[in-house]
Amino acid sequence: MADHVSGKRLQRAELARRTGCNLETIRYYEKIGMMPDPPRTASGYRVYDEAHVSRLRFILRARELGFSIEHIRGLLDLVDGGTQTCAEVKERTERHLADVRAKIADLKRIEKVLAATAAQCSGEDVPDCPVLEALAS
Amino acid sequence: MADHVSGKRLQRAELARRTGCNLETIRYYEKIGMMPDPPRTASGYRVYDEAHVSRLRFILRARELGFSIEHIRGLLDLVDGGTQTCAEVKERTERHLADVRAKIADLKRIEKVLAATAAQCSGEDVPDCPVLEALAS
DNA sequence: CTACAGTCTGTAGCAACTACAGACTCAAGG
DNA sequence: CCTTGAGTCTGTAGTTGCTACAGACTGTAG
Repeated sequence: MADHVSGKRLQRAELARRTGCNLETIRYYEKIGMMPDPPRTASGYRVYDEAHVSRLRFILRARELGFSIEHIRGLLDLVDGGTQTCAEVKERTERHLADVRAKIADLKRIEKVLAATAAQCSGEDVPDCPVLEALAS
Repeated sequence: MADHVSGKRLQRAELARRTGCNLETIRYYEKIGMMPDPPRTASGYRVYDEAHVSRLRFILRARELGFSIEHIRGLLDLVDGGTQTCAEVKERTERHLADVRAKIADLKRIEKVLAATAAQCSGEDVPDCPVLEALAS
């Protein structure tokens, strides 16, 4: 019972496996200050615990939802400072949601043009092509 | 009538202005071989003509439609080689269209989660927030 | 005692630009 | 003729978010 305070100690590969995060990405998040510098063994190996697992999962989920590193840093700062309010978080989320919707709109516009142009193609073995004409016009 | 063959000679800034392309991007496209190395004046200034305008417009339109540089390079190779067929171009366009649709689907999934989560927020001045809970869960 | 797997560091690469710094050139005005 | 200002030249560094080495070290099992 040497570890009477907290649970399992994890190595980097184990943290990666448990979160699905790439091994090197963990070190990257540490370097840019998203993950705290973990304690080290005498020989310099990083030692993680459940708190690191949680924090990394938070980051990864936020990334999955398309939040930028800077936005996530902002959220983490709020949480770390204990100064977050639901109102503040909601506002940031809605701002991000607006960005996502704008990107969707952009892509839909692109989709429309691509679909319409490709639909005009004969699909035959001829050099003339409506797609190329649209690009060259 | 020194220029008996082709039309106006343009400097880089003029090419940028006529295409809406960033000045430095032109040099970048040249460096990566998307734009041909233009002739130079005795003092080394690049000299462009209408063919360059057309090619740059082609690249920019394709970029607007979300084609990657590599895909555009492929299209340009087809055109430059005179080996393009409508069938081939159509196929590439449809592959790209599928990518675009996949990205839209991704973003819509994200949008859904964000909207649903934000909708649960009280928006009040309290520290508990459904968004943070969703990220930490 | 020797493999072999895991870890450490720093650094370079990816896409697709964008933005300098510092030197040069060119045309117009005085 | 000289200066001034705008335009151009080059190479290089920064951006975002990772990912992938190389080369050295450590830890463990047989």
